[in-house]
Amino acid sequence: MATIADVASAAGVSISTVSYVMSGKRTISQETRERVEQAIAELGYRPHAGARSLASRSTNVIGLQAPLRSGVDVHVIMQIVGGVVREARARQYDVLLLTSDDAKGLDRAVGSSMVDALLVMDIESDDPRIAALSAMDAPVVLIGLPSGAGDLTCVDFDFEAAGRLAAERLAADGHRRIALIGSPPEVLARHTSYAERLVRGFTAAAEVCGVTASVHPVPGSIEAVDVVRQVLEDDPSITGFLVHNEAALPYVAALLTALDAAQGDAAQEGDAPQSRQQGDRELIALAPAELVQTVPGVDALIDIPAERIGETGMRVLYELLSGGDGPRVRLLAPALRPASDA
Amino acid sequence: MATIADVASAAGVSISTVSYVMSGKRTISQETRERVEQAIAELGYRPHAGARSLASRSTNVIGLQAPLRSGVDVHVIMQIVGGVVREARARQYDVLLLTSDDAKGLDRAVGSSMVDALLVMDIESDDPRIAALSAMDAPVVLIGLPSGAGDLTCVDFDFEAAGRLAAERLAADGHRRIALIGSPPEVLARHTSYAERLVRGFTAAAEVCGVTASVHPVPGSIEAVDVVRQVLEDDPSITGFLVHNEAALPYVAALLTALDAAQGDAAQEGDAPQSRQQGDRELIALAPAELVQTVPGVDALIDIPAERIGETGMRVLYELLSGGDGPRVRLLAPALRPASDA
DNA sequence: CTGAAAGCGCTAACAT
DNA sequence: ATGTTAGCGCTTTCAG
Repeated sequence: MATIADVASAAGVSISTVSYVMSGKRTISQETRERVEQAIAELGYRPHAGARSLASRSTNVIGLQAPLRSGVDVHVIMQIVGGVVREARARQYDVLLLTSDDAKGLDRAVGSSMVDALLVMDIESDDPRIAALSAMDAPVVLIGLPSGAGDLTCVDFDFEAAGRLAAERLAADGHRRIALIGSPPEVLARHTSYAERLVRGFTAAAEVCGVTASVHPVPGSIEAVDVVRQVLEDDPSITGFLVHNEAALPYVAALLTALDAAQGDAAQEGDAPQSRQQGDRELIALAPAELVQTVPGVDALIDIPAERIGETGMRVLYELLSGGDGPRVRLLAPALRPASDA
Repeated sequence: MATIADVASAAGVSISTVSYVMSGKRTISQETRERVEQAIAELGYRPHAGARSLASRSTNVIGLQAPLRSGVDVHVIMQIVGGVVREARARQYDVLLLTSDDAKGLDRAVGSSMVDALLVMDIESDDPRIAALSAMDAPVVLIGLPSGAGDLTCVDFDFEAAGRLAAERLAADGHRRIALIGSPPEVLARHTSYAERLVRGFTAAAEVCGVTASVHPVPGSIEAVDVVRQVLEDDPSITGFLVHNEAALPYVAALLTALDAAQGDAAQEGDAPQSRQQGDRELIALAPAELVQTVPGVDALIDIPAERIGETGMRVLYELLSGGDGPRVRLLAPALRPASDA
């Protein structure tokens, strides 16, 4: 591999000139710059990342703690990661993938100067990593919103507002009892921040609107059907649904559609089956829009802009790296729209 | 941050002794070792990764090119990545996430000495990256099996054998016309290696067994149902199915179950509905086993051991890094089993 | 068994 | 506008 010294002698300049041509940190004559750039191109010169980080005390790498746990919505994770990586590359950063679920791995990456900063996903409401992260000797952005984040910067979708939005809509549409069909039990059991915020928004808004809300974690599989069926058996007056579980969504949607059809048949044979009837069940999905569009039986959706969450997280982290501060919490606002929208 | 010099003076030894204590590359007296180790612990010393890579000419980081493309089975990708990361950590390696789909990003990572080696996923049969990868100045392992891999090392699940296995089983079970319900059109269109190998194995074995095979790419969504319905309309004598499409699997399974039920009702009312009838349709799923277990209506499955693929890829790459060579192609053998197995 | 010292390839003062 | 040079923190000869 060619070194900066090779480039310098090929271009007939000193190594600092080469360095400054690359960094743009001082003015270089047009002519010199061209000679240097040509030498760089001809030699296929690439600065040695380790040497650079040693001298400059920065790596241009960020550490991304991504969950490979069970129960999480895998599409959402992948899209967030995609957003992070794209945005990072656009800003000349690379991404080191960290997956240990405690703070040890993060600490190691920072401590050994492998990364300049951290982006941490899969945050729990009362996350045990927070103390360590606050003490970390590098900028940190959480993708999520724990209850006691201290002064850590947080970026996320506003799940609480999404829960409110859904409950208000369902109430406005005349449903008196509404249900949140949510993340798998294990996700709620570990107090995952987004799941809890969603519940909070949903139940709070329901109370304000004077309707009765219940919350039902379901596994991300066909078994979700049994759970929902049981829920409806226990209380058939539940007619408004918010589903936040990408894997269970198709099953739940199909079940509700089937039940509606059966009741429609029984109650009013001969009616056009596609027309919404007073008292029909209503289903709002909370999931990435592309995903929802392939699921029949969904009435409305609140998009989870997963890629934008990742992008925003990286953008905010970049601001921190650049010495800016900005707001401590940045939440992307939800919007509700008909599922038929393309 | 503490440096090696701090540790050395705290322990009253030279820096080279500290270095040798850490690397174990020369014998150290018990007493000295303990003093050094204590100093390291007390200072919380972490070697600077950049300095280390500069001096040692190796980074202990591998680059992982993972696809964030559409159409790929997202669970499989995640699990492979998980396997890679776990295995890498077990061997003291970190993972840099590379996502550009050309060889540029890989070249940059190697050229700037950010990584010691590359693990490349999402391989196409005639992959345009292969020339660049062969010329790469670092060990490379492909997760996939292109047609002309040159002398690149490849690791993958044996999709061709899996296709054969499924076709043979379906033929043995008496089906005369069998269908492969496969990856989405865009995946086949870009000649993804695993998809093509699966087709090859499936159709070749069908021919050998004297049965008629057809191949049908389907989108990973409810739309898969329309495609399969159309296929069955065109040729109702197709009774054996292999499904390789994690997102479409539940829909296809449900459709086939429904059709079987309908025909069962018509043909032989009163029979126990769960007993397999001569001429019934049969469905084999090719997907991660945990995924299949939540899908009703699948008769048998061939597990895609995604995590093991990732582990194996990393293990083989490690062998290369350690100077070993080993076989150029390592394929994990498929096994077929009843879907009811837990 | 241990130290001293020469780099590894770069950045950023400090010179002109 | 450019060159000189002192590190950055480590590994690894070379010397005892």
